[in-house]
Parts: sequence; C-alpha cells; structure tokens
Amino acid sequence: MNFRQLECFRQVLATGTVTGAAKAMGISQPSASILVANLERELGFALFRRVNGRLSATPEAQYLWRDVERTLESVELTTQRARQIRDQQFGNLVVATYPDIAVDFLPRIVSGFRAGRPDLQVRILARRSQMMQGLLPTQLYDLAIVEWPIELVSVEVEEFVFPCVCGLPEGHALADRPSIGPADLDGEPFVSLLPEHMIYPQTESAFAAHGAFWNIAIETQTMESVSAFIRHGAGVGLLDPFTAQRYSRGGIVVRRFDAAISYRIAMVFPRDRLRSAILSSFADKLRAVFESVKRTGCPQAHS
Amino acid sequence: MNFRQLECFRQVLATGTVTGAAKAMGISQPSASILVANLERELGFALFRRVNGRLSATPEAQYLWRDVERTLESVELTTQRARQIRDQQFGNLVVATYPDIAVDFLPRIVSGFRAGRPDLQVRILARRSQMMQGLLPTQLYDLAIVEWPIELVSVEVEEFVFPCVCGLPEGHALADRPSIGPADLDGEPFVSLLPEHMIYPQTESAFAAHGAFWNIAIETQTMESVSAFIRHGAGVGLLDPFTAQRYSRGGIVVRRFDAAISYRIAMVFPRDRLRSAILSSFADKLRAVFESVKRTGCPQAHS
DNA sequence: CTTGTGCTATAGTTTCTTTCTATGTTTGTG
DNA sequence: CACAAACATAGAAAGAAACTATAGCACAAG
Repeated sequence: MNFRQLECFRQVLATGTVTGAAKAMGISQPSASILVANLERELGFALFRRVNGRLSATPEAQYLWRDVERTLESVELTTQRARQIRDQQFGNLVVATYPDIAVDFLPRIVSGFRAGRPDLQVRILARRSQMMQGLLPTQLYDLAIVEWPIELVSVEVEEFVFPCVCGLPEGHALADRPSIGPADLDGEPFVSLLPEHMIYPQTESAFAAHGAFWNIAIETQTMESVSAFIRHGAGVGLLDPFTAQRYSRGGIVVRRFDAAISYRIAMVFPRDRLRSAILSSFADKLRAVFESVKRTGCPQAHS
Repeated sequence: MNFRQLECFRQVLATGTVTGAAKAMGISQPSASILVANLERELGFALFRRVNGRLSATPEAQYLWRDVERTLESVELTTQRARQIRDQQFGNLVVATYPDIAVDFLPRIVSGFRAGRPDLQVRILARRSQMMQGLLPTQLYDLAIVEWPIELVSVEVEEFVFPCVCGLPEGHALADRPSIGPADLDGEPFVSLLPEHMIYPQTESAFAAHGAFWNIAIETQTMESVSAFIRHGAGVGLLDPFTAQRYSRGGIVVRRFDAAISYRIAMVFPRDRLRSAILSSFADKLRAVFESVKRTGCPQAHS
C-alpha cells in the first residue's frame, strides 16, 4: 500500500473511471489500472467490480474510503507543512531578553521578521538580569539577549559593544552642541542607573578623569526609567543606543558622548543544540541590526 | 515522499541511529541511510545533522514529526481496517423484515452471525407488510425478508415456501396424534389470521375440501398473536415453522398438518447494487437455515 | 448486422527506485 | 595507534512504475 495507490483509489472514486483517474493524475490509463489492481491484490479484497466494462465501487471500497480519505488528507497536510518548514514559514522561537529591549526594540525587530511568516510562533521571555542567570541553564530558550555582566555557562556567546550616548531634556542649554563631554556636564543634575549597572563605574571614571563633578540627582534601575526622568526634565543622563533611538525623534535630545562608555550585550545560544534555519535567520537579522547600530550609533528602522 | 521514508524517519527518531532504524525495519543500514537521504532531498531541508558521526534531529525534524506521526498512525489504522474488511469483520448490514420474524428468529440468526465479528454493525428494520411495500423502492436496506404477497419492483428475489404446521394448546385432546388434518379440527375453535393473509384462503379451501367446519373463534393479525391465543387455550391454529419452533419446546404442541398450507416468504435484494462479501455471507447463512427448516419442518438451532 | 466509440485489462519494454554487498570515512575509546 | 561503531557511497541486482501498443467487451448509431 502506498500513496500513489491510495491517490489513484481516490481519483477512481471521484471520476468514476480509471481513465479519468489516470488523466487527473497525469499518468496513462494502464498505469492507473495497475495501481488499482495492485492495491486490490495487497488489500485482499476487491474495491471495484467490472460490470458492463465499467468500474463500480464495492461496499468494501466505501468502508475503506473513510480511512483512506483521512490518510490522504494527513499526507497533504504533511507536505504542506513540509513546504512551510522549508520556506521557514513554520516554526517557533523562544527569545529571552532583558526588559529594556523588550519594550520597543525587540517588538520592532520581531514584527518585521514575522512579516511574511504567518505561522511562525514567537515567545518573548523578558527577565531582569538576575533572573536571566537562572533561565539560561534551563535551556528553555532558543536565543537570549543579555546585558553584561552575566555568568555564562554551557552557552555560545556573541558579544556586542555599543557606545552610550548623552540624553538631554528638550530645550536644554547644551542641546545645540553636536557632542557632549563629562566636562560639559560638570555639576549638571544627572539621572543615573544603579551602581550595579556596568556603565556606573565607567561614568564615574569618565567624570573623574575630566575633573568634572558627577552630580547624581536620581538613581534608578532601568534605561527606560532613566529616559523618563530625562524626558520630564529631571536632568541629563547616559543612554544605550536602543533606548536613545526610541526617544530621539521626540522627547529627548540625543548627542554623542565624548568619553567612551561601553554598553555590552551578548547574543546567547544554548550550547550543543542544533539551531533551526529560522533561528539562524533571526540571529542573522539581529546581528545585522546590531552591526548597523554600532556603525550609525542608533538603530535604524529595519523591516 | 512515501510510507517507507516516513517509517524510516520514525525509526531513526525512535532508535536514534540509522543502524537501529534499519534493524527495526529489517533492511540494511545503507538502505535506511538512502531512505532518509531521499526524504530530506524531497523535503528540501535537513532532518538530521551529522554531528560526531551520529545523527541528531534538527528542530525542523521536530516540527515535521507531528504531521508524520499523525500520518503514520492513519496509515496503520487504514491497514488494520483493510484487514478487518478482508476478514469480513467490519461492515454494516441493514436487514428489513416483517415483525413476526424479528421477534425471535432473526435475532438468533443475526447474533450467531455477529459472533466473531465485533465490528459488524447490523440494523434491523421491522415493518408490517404494507409498510414494507414502501420501504423497498427506497433501497435503504441490504436484504429484506418479506411475506407473500408483495409487489416486488427493481429487486432481486429468492422465494422460500414452507408448510404450515398445526398448533394445539398443551393438554389438548389431539395432542397425542403425530399429525392432524382438517377433518380432525371439524368444529374445533380456531385461531386464524385475518382474511388478507396468504394462508387464510388456503385454510378455507382445505377445510372445505375435507367437508370440515372451519370454526373461526378468533381472527388476529400476526403469527405471534395467533400463537399467544393458542398458548392460552383459546383454540387451535396454523403456524409458520418459525413461530411454531419458538414455542414447540414449551407452550404449544406442534404437529404436522396433513393438508398443504404454503407459507411463502422471500429474500429480497436491491437490484443493481453490489453486494458486500459480508452481505453474501449473511444471505448464504439465511439460505442455509431456510433450507434446513424446509427439510426438517422446524428451524434447528444454528450457531 | 455491422461499425464506431469508450472503457478496461494485458503484454512487453524502459526507466527509476529500492535493496543488497562491499568499502571508505569519521569519531571516540582502550 | 589500533579498534569499534556509526554513517555515507559505489556498483549490481531485483522490483516497481511508467509508457506504448493491443485486445476484449458493452453500448449506441447507422
């Protein structure tokens, strides 16, 4: 019993003649005749009676038809699914990420990636960095985007380093400068991240190196929060390029920061796990966007 | 894409190695290797990665597996169903019949036939003869058992004629006679069917021919009813062999009737409809039982 | 009554697929 | 470094599936 025999069985039932079935299948009439004959031989009972030179379905054929129909449908769904998988239109991605990037950047990238892939299922796991530490060993993700520092065990890592930029409230006195250095911010009310964040010590050193007073007015936990304080005029601050880009067209004035403050993130994959083609494509896209951000300083719109 | 490729896919997933799959399928390792390779080529994407000389299922393989599993299960159910059909263990029978025979005779025969065929579905349509007339043209039956006379159109008919027997209440004065004739029943209270029934005029003629008085005490519609009146001592009567047999072991004394009263029934099939093997078997069985009844005068137990 | 049409089945041939055995390659192990 | 275990490849043989050509049968039309 094979697919072609079943398909021929279907076509004979549908068209009523072997000739019609052969035509529908694009084969010669004798070929179709033999397909049916072999199927009957293998089944051990007749599917058709030859009456008046025509075929007539036996009751047994009708009994079997229900099962054959179900089988053929299943086969068709399988080939359809195979085509989807081949075209990277079916699959699933579990992306773990820290919250800042999950707010706006990742939705934009994922939405663009999913366009034209209606059957792609994406799950976003947003975890604060401490929680991320626990998530990685569970291997319950395909790709993670993590902030430095983090303990990375049994994973594959690709690191990306971005320069932080300076964010000013709109209408700020320094807003007409093309770039801003620590000296420019001497004594200026500053919105900072907590000391645990990687850019805190770097910022501290930068101000010290320039002999400038780092006037921390506010310490908060996330970039999103920093940007909100800047937006509402509480002070100036340093932003990662993703957050900066989000508000650069309205809300915050973004300028180059003359001291190099490194914002390091990493793309992380579970080790020893095969990557699906769709995951590779997504990683390629992310990588390209990161490189573009690194070059231009801000993420551009990518479809 | 064919069954063997899918089966091999399953076995490779199950055993983890091509070698194991080949063993499970009873083919050589290279054959299995080629089956998988061809399947991958046709699908257009890899199901396994060759890592460290071993196979490792890709995520794509896992995506496809759900569909393949469903398909293979459907195929297995189909072959199973085919086997049942071949062994006449699956099918359905719609048997139309008149009520008298549906009470006891048919259930006995059908139950015996169904033993060992647990997946055979039988539907009994019991119709009075007038209703049967309307049922036959609808073709909504596989086999009908009808009483004479009936208008038979676009059907195939096999006729069976049985001699009626005489039924007496237990303890009746004539109970010790081996056979009974019309003269013996001269003036005896008689339980008769209605004049429309085929045996009424025959009985009338038989009594007349023997110059005996046919003392009809009760006229009723069915053989079952006649037998009940006899059983309760209302009189004597003529019974068809099926009803007679039912009560001959208790309730009614059954004796040969010397005048020939013909009880004619027919086995009827829809014309121009293919008969399933299971229907033919059932018809064979019925035919055999009818012949046996004709020979012995009463239906014997048939398993 | 003959002929033509439409269908199915069979025969013979060719091509493709499946399967085998034999052998090579890679990887991990003692 | 040799050996075992696994997968892949090559070449040959068997099997399946396709084709063309042809025969048989039933029905309708002339």
